Amino acid sequence: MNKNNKATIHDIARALNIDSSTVSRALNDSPRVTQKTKDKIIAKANELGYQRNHLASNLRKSKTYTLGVVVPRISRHFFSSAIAGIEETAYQEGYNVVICQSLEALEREQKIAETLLANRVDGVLISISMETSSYEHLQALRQRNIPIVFFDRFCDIPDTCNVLIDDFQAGFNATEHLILNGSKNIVHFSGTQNLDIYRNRYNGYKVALEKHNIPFREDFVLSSKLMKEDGVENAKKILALPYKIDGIFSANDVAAIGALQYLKEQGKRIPEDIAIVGFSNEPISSIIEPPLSTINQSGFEIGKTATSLLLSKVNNKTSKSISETIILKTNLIERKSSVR
Amino acid sequence: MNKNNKATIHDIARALNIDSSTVSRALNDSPRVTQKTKDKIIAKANELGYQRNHLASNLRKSKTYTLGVVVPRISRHFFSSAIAGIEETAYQEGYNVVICQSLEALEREQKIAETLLANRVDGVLISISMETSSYEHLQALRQRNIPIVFFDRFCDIPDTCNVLIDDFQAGFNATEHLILNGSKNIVHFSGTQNLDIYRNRYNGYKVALEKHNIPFREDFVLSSKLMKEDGVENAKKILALPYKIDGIFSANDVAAIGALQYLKEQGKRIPEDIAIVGFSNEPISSIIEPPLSTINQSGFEIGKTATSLLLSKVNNKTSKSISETIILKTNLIERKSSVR
DNA sequence: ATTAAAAATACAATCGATTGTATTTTTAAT
DNA sequence: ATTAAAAATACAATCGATTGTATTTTTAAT
Repeated sequence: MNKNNKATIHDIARALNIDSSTVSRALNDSPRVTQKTKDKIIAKANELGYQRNHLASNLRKSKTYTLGVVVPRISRHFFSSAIAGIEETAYQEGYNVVICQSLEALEREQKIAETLLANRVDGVLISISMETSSYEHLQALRQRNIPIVFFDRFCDIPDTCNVLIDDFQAGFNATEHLILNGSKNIVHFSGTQNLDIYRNRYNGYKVALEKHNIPFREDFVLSSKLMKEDGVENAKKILALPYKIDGIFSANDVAAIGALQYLKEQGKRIPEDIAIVGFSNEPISSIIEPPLSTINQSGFEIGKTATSLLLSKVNNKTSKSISETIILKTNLIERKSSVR
Repeated sequence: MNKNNKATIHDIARALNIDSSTVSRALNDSPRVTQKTKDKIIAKANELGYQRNHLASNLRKSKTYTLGVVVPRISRHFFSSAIAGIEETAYQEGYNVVICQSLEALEREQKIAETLLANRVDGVLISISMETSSYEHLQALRQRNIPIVFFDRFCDIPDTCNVLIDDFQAGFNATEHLILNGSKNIVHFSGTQNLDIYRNRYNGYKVALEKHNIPFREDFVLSSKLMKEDGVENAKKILALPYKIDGIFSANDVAAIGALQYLKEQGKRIPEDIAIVGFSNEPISSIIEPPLSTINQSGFEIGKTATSLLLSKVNNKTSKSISETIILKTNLIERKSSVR
């Protein structure tokens, strides 16, 4: 045994008067070692409390068995759920996960990409920041042949994969739901327009209006970073509009809740005067009063799916360069904020 | 260069007709290499895009530069904030972090401990599960000389550290606040009694009553797992009590909110009829109506403090065996749910 | 200019596991 | 019993960096 009291394959080999290469093969269940010898080796390994040294093994195989995960903010419920899904899938396959948060800042995201490169991760799962409009840092990863899977937020880089939800359909469903519940003047809270998710939700909104012959109005779309304060600001703008707004489709729950609370303070009844639908099914959405209708997107599922896809790329060098996009279904959760 | 197109110290050595040991020393800024040579080597390293292979380096140094983090549930806001603090501090010192969730189950926690052992983490940060009442799996880590820092949830194992908040004081403050706002019949929602945090909050509650000459009643303490449904159940029990309850101190926000919503449904006015104080300052607590008074505990700060402490143990083999407990301050956030 | 001391650099082993090739042992056919 | 083929095991190099020791070069003192 070495100084750290940890057994190595050489300790096992010595104890059995056998070569360490045979021990290695036995422990990896190679067909080149007879069962009798394997049994002997495994017994001795257990006796000595042997545990494979992954550093040595990975060095030899020049794999780190580590995946990099980049999210805008770990404390956002959707992302922590996604991380839970990512970890579960990764651990099952013997991979570790390094988690980083960009805090929605491009500069931080670029630094993180460098760090992941230096750490030689075997693959990267990323939900790009709202600021991300240049892609060199991501292309640098691809140049080193590190597979990338984008999740939730679409990114169009050659030879990478995307795992998304059907934002267009979700936006359509949310808006149509408002229409079917009697709303006519429906505003839309949108996010920063360089993210596809927001453009798609926006388009869903537009098409739902069209389908029901409701004229689309540019000034009914309010873009912001969708923070709570943005929701309050948007609500103020709504009340100042020369139309009687009776419905809101917000591209996230946080802004929807900001608006909901402000409108209640101003004496508006929800949903009677104004019906509201959010997006994401954050935990708060079920607790707010009235409970907020919203689009449910399972972060856990998205995380699991994205990780499976990434691991298939990591393990299959052949298909590494094939782009793929998986679109997961969402469902509308109807709560009191929109049902009349 | 090797097949992966990644430069090694040997590539640099060859290019400069110099020994790789000198290259290694230069890149580690050893005083044994002259500045002139260092400059040359660093220039060539940049030219070749050299990045140290941590696997090789760590193998040689027999350190993994990885910390294990175990939390009950990653999606709980307090824990995801703590993780953010842990990661920030760890990354600054060049450590990676492996995150695991016990889901409040002892069995899962035991498996995780094994995995961390197999991964040879350099240290462990853990907030034990509610079920954790046996400690062999944690002692096994100590036997391998892996330092452990417990955070948030106290655990009494020799040669380990704790980073906690002053739950007793917080419980005292919350209760006294209710008393000062006119509550006389105050119930306490407590958690599972094998966790010190809940015992301490309970004791703070008791002592605050004593100080203000309010008799303590055993049947005013309701223990549960503090889920939302537990809060609802507790609220039902309160209404069935032969006393007019006018205050609730809940050991967490989730149960407090369950009760708050149920009591409102039953026509109780908050805070006029019943004042409520929660614990943890979860994001929902400020959004619920009325906003919930609560004890603010910064997960981010706790995570940072715990990690600094752990890294000092990891780097100082000498003091590794000294126990230490750091207690962080909390503050009461007074919101509408309790202020009359 | 010579020489001892100090500084800089090279040599070689090592961390622990893996893997292609060589050698030994076993099996099976005559 | 001999021998060729097949199976099992041993040998030796390797992944890339680190580090104690040996050697060479430089510096400074006479």
